[in-house]
Amino acid sequence: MRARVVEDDRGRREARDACLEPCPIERGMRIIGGKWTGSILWHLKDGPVRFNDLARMIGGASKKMITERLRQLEGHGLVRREVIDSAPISVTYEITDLGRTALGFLDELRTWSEGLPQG
Amino acid sequence: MRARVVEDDRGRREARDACLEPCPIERGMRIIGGKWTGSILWHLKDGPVRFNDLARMIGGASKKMITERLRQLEGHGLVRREVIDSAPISVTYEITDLGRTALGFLDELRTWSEGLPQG
DNA sequence: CAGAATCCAACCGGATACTG
DNA sequence: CAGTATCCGGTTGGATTCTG
Repeated sequence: MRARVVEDDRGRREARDACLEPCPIERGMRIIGGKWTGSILWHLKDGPVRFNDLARMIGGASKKMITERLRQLEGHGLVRREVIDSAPISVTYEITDLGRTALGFLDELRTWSEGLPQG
Repeated sequence: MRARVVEDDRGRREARDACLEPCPIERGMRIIGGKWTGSILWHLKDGPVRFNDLARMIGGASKKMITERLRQLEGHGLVRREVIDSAPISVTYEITDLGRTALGFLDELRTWSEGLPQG
């Protein structure tokens, strides 16, 4: 199993493979519609955020989930990971220019959702 | 189990319960981000469609899924179900005015997805 | 601090067969 | 035609523990 996956890409490869849907709406949803994915991207819009800060902002999601979703977003080039080798270590996540192109949609979704009958 | 659910609402009640996320983005995603949900809504934009026609349009989704998602959309008031009691029976699904309010960002998502590096 | 590793119950969703 | 019913393997995601 996992034949010929030489480099450990920490989920980046699978991130791509998961989005082979022919329908563009489905493809898009599989990229930014995952649990917590939209929220994560949204919370990065004002600048880089450290891992634990992000986890706190997304209250309700486990670190495991945050990590998985971040790897996936990285795999799609929507988020950049940066390691500052201080002590203690610091890792920040920053939205890329490509990632920013999704914020319009997310904002519309947010507005729509807030305007729904049941709040 | 299922205490006090007297009327059989065919999944409509659960549809609502599933969307109690405090974050509006997550809530929105749980409503239209389900597998096939966006596609279904999208294919209803030009008028009522019969069940089997819809199933054909969404090639790849099973009838079971189409049904489940339609019930969910109905529960959120985004789709209306209409039975024409002919022989053989005919059932059409039509997008509601509320449902139409989602077409804007679904179109944005479509455009966004199509413009991505990997197509 | 920023994860990785492991466990496991719950849910998801496809395949198939059946029905009014 | 428009579903429902059942089975069931695979995935999801929370909880917990461990690590450089």
